[in-house]
Amino acid sequence: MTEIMSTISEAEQRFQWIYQALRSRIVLLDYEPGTRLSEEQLAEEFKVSRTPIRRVLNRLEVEGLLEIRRGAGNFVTEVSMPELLEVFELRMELVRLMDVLAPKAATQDLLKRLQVLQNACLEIADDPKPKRRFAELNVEVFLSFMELVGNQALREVQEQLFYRTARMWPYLLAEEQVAHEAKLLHAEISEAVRLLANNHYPSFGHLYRCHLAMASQRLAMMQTTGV
Amino acid sequence: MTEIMSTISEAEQRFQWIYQALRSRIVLLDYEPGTRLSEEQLAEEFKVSRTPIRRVLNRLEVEGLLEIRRGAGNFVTEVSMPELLEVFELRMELVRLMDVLAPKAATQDLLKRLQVLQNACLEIADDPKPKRRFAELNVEVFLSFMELVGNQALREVQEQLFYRTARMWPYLLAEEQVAHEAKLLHAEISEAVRLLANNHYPSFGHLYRCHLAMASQRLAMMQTTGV
DNA sequence: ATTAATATATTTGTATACAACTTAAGATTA
DNA sequence: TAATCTTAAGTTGTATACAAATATATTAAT
Repeated sequence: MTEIMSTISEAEQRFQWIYQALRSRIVLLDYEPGTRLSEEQLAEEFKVSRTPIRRVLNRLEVEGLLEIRRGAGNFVTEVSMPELLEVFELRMELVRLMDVLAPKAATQDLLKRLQVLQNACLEIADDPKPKRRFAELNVEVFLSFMELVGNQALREVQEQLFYRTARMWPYLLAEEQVAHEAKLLHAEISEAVRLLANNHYPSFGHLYRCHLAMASQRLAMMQTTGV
Repeated sequence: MTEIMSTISEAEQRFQWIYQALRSRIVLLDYEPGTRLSEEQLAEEFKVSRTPIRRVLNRLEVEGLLEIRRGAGNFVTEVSMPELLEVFELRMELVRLMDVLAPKAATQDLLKRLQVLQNACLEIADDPKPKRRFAELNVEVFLSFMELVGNQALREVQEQLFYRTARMWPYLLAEEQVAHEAKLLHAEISEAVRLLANNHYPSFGHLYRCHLAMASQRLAMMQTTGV
């Protein structure tokens, strides 16, 4: 018995693997809204039967990323602007709580990883798919920031809401805007790292809140201009 | 085709039926923490196969009410005091947002139903299981108040967190305290109805926040006194 | 040609047999 | 007696055949 006793069962690992793969594809718009996900095809791709696939699809439905229609198919949900704004509003308020509820200090490791992400922002333009790459980095930056949330419940809620709005970037962003957004993200990470290194937590919360607020404004603008 | 075209499929209805039944049993402590839920037994009780049962159990696991251990069984989770306090802290902050994010005015129908619940508080003592009855009313009161939340995302989050803490009442409350708690709940509903009837929303949010704060304090006390 | 009805094909939901894993009791050995 | 290994029973996870619902293509009637 020289094996390492993994606390996570093989079945759970397989679930997480498929789940995160599909969620990522939806969030990064590899599957565009309206796309039909065939259980049989997915089962073939992941070399499993329909049963574990269906478990994943059900979870994605609960999280609002998928609509399961019996006899018809499993469809990636559309990006609804009113819903997006609503969730954004809530997320902005929740960020405030990061300062209040059990904030954690940033580890050296986290700061390092943020700097890696920061540098990656400068290379977005060189990527074959800049928009997708930007969205990908946006996810990683978010998840890094979430490590600072000590209240586990708040963390789970924020993550769930994040994935519900994460599609807006690749969905609404025009290719020519990506470079500009990349610069903004770079600047934000830079500022965040500076504040976190000095344990200036309240300011960090404020910073992230501004980030969301600006995004929300742009969302609203795009709505009125009818994008 | 005289049938009413139901927007909810039969399968979805069956799911909701089983899901709500099991959740209720866990939350009202009909299933005490640690209880093993046999898929086969449940399948027999609800006259379905294991497949739809397993879908429900998976959902309950995501919501933190069930722990699924392969080869061993599905166990109702223990009530963890640190987790309870953490979730409570978050709920207290979220209540604040009710005033901010799209509050809805109370309908006459809602006020009537609250008054019915209010009166029901006076008859808790006559119930064969007062503690269980109190917990049941507590759920209904909460769900009524949630109708005032216009932001759908906030509502979903609050409901999910509520069910994660709802067990504390039947779990921690001693039988002799039920009468006292019933009185408090009665008074709170009374006050809430008064405020809502006058469209005094901010005060209502404050009221509910006090309710949670007191509950949280009592939780902390029970912890220190080692109940 | 258009429309409605019908039949066929496709897809998700359910039931069920079997595989993989866990637990606990019993046998075995020191 | 105590500890350890083995075995068997019981449970959840997976694969698969079939049922139910939906969408599509075909056909017939107007």
